[in-house]
Amino acid sequence: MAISGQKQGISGSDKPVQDRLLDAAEQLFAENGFEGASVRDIAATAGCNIAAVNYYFGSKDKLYTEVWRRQLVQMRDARLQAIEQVMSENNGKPSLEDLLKSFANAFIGPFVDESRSRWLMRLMAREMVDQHVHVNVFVEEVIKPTMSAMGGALMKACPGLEEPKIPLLIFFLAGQLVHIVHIKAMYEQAEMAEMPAFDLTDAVDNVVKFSAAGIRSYAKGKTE
Amino acid sequence: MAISGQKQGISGSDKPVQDRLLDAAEQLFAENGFEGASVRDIAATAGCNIAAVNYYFGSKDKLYTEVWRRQLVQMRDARLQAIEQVMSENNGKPSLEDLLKSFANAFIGPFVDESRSRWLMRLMAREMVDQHVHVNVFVEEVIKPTMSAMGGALMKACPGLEEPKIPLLIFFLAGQLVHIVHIKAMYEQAEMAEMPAFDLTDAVDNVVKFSAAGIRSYAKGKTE
DNA sequence: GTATGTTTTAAACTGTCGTATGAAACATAT
DNA sequence: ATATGTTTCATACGACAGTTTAAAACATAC
Repeated sequence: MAISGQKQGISGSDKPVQDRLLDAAEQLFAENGFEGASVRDIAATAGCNIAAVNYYFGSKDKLYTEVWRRQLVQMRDARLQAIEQVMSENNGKPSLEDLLKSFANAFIGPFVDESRSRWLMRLMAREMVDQHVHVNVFVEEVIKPTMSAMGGALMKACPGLEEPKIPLLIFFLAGQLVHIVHIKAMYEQAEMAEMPAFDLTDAVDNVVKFSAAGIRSYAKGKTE
Repeated sequence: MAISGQKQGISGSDKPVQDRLLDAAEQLFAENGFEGASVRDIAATAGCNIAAVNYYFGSKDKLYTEVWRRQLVQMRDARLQAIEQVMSENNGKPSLEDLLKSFANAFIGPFVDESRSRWLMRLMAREMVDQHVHVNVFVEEVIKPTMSAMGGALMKACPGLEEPKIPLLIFFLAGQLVHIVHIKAMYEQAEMAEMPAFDLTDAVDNVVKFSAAGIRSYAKGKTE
C-alpha cells in the first residue's frame, strides 16, 4: 500500500494532488462562485484529471467544504493571535486604539496581500449568501471564539463597558471592516472619474478612530 | 397592432406577463441566486411559457438586470426621501441622532417587512459578489445620490465635520447596517443554543448611538 | 369574411454540468 | 516476475441549463 506518496518538492507545482485541487478550487470558487466553477476547470487548473475530484474528495460539495475548513481555521487563528499578542505586549491592558487596530489588521489581513488570498473576500461574501457550509460551522469555528477573545480584551482595554452590549459593538466593528473591503473592491472595478482612490490603510485607521469613540460612549466611567 | 393589452385587473394574478415575470424573477433570483433560478422555474412561477422570458426580455441576463433596476430606484428613493423628510421636519437642522435614525430605518426598511422584500437582502448580497449588473449602475444610481444627500445633511446636523472624511463616515454607518442585517439572517438560520435572539430594532438604535459618537469625534468644534 | 400583427405554446436544439466506469499506468512487496 | 493496491486517464452517461423555432391561438383592422 502507499499511504501517501508525499514526494513534495520545492515549488508549488509538484505538491500532492489534493493540495493542488484545494488551491485551484479556492481560487475558482472565489472567482466564479460554487456553480460558476466547474469541476473540469478546477481539475484543469490543478493540472490533473477530472475524476480526481471525486476520487479524492467524493464530490464537488465535499471539496468545497474542505476549502472552507482551511480558510476558517486560518481566519480564526489570525484573529486570536493578534488579540493575544497585543494583550501580552501591553501587560494585559492595551489602549483601546491599539486593540482595535490590531484586531482590524488581523481581520483585514487576508484581503490585502495580492499573492494568494485575494480571492478570499469574494469566497466569504458568496458563502454568506449561498450557504453551502452550514452556518453553525461558521458560528462555532470563527464567530464564537473571536467574540469571546475580543470581548474579554475589550473589557480590559475599556473598563466600565456595558458588558451585554459588547457583542453588538464587535459586530459594528466587523461590519465596518467588511464593508470597506467591499467598497475597495468596488472602486477597483468601477470606472470612477470623480471619486478618489480608496486607501485601505487609511480607511482602517479611521475605522479605529471612529469605533473607539463609539465604544467609549458605552463605557460608564467615561474617564480613561 | 396591439401596443399593450393592459387588461390589468385587481388582484396580482392577471397583471401583464412582463410584471409577473419580474415579480417571479425577483423572488427566485433572491432565493436561489442567478444560476440557481432557472428560466423554467421563473416562467412556471409567473404562470407563463418558458419562451416568454426570451420573448419579452431577450435573455435571462437582461431579465435579471431589469429586476435590479426596479430595486435600485426604489432603494435610492426611500433613502433620499427619508433624508429630505427629517431635514424639513427639523427646519433644516435635525439632531445628529434623528438624522442617523431616519437614514438607518430607510436603509434597513426593505429588509424587515416580511411581505415581499424579504428576499432583497439576499439578492443584494449576491449581486455584491456576482456582479451581473455593472458596478457603475450601482454607483451612479444609488451610492452617489445617497452620498451626496446624506453628506449634505450630515454637515448640517453636525457642524464642524471634517468634510473630506464624510464619505468614509457614511460608509462606516452603512457597513454596520448591512452587517446587522446579515447577522440577523444568520441568527435565524443557525440553531443557537446560547446566543440570545437578535433584535433588529434594538440593534439599529445602538448603531445610531455608536455612530453618533464616532461621527462627533470628527467634528472640530466638538461642542454641539 | 380575410388579412395582419402580436402573443402563447410545445417541442427540439445545443451545450455544459457532476458523476461513474473500466482500463491503463504506476509503485511496492513478495 | 508476479501479484496487489493505488492513482491517473479518456470516455460515457444522464440530467438540466438557456435559447430557438415553427405552428397555434388570439386580437384587431379592413
